[in-house]
Amino acid sequence: MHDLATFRANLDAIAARLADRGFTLDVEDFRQLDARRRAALTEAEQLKAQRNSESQEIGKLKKAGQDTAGLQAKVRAIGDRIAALDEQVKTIDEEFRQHLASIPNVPGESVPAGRSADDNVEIKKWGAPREFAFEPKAHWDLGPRMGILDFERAAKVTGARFAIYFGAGAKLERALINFMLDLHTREHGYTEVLPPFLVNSASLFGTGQLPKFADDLFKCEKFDFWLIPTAEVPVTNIHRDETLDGDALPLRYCAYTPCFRSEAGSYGRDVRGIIRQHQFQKVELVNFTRPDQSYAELEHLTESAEAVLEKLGLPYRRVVLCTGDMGFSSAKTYDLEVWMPGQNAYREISSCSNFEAFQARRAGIRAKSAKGKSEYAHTLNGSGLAVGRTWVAIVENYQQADGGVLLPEALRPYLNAESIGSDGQLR
RNA sequence: GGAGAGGUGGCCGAGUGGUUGAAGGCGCACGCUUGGAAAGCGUGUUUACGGGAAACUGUAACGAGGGUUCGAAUCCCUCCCUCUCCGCCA
Repeated sequence: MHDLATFRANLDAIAARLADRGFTLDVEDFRQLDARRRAALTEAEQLKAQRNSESQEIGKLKKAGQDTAGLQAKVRAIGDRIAALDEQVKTIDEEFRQHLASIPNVPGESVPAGRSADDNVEIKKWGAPREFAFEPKAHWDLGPRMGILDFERAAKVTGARFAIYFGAGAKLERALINFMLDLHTREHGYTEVLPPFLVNSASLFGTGQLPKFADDLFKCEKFDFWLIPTAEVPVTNIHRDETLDGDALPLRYCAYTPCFRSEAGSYGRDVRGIIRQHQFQKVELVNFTRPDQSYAELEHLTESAEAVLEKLGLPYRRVVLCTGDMGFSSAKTYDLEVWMPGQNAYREISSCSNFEAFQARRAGIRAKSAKGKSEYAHTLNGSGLAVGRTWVAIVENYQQADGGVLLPEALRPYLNAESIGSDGQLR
């Protein structure tokens, strides 16, 4: 959600920048709606001021024992006009609010202009893809063959785009979760949070998933509860409608949660393996900052996610998303892409975004320093990392000629083993 | 799920239809006082939106939404949340 005053003052500049991300803002329409809103509001407020003073007058006259019938009738008529005007203001306001809420965030200054993912800019590359002495396999072959991953039974139990992990497969997922949480809490200044996995509509509005993206979510039938598509939703909303102590910022939270996405509109994409599932596990990083801190914090956040890949010895690259490829609420986004030998490609494993005040305005998250005014906080989040895709990266990057998987040093203490054999056993 | 109690400003806590945006207290800020401090005294201390260069000013907000009324924190309805007891349960 945009700030109305800023929006009004910089309408043309904002419209130009939004055009960079493929969004057309009807400037004239906006101006007209704004003028209508102001006119109705002003008139209603003037009438209310009159009603207030005359009602008070009635009180005084009654105390003095005088007749007030005439005045009461007059004020009643004013009340009727106010009711009509209020209705008008409400309608315009709602139209205006919906209009504003459907406009995506304005890209930050350092974001390159572009139309699609092809225009994203690689800004860093770490590690070199391993040279295999044999033809590397994809995880959807390796996993089932080792007996640690099962798609067919998952389809029976639930349906397509679900998986069941067995034995060392399940343990590997759990080890990764613990490894990531430990790393972020011990070395990157994060506080671990275990939030609800179901949230209400207000929370989804706060982070920007509603009203536009309801189709991407799973909804409970009899309750205003939705399955979270990411821990970003419950964790960011922890501080909804709060004023944070500006001097105590940044606030850094990390959370492990399962994530549930309908993946509407992605039919036919990534149908093999566990790259794109209706349920996946993720460790999420969520930060709250003052406006002056958020871009430095985006670097820290992204580096925290990168540290996971580096400690696991997984080659990756960092790209900055161009204006046309960014998410609705984001002002700037870095994607981390890990090398997947089985697919011979870099695949997204983390997305780190600075939302500036876009979410904070929707969610009412403010910051106030001892010597400062109350202002909207900036919020950021990023995957640190998507656990399922990290699982895939390890299995594919560390696969051995015999069909087993060597474990990265950093993970061995968590599994108390050095490898997973081709028979699926930890050794 | 059943029964009951309750939700007021940064905090505690008054207030059951009229000059109450809200007494009183605490906290905080500034000033006076003091050799310095404490005490004391004084002043100030919410947010959003509109108008104004500013001083200032209008409207709204006492869990949320709706209703009654000339007028609602106060009366009525619906919902949400918290607490206590009972039931059930990982």
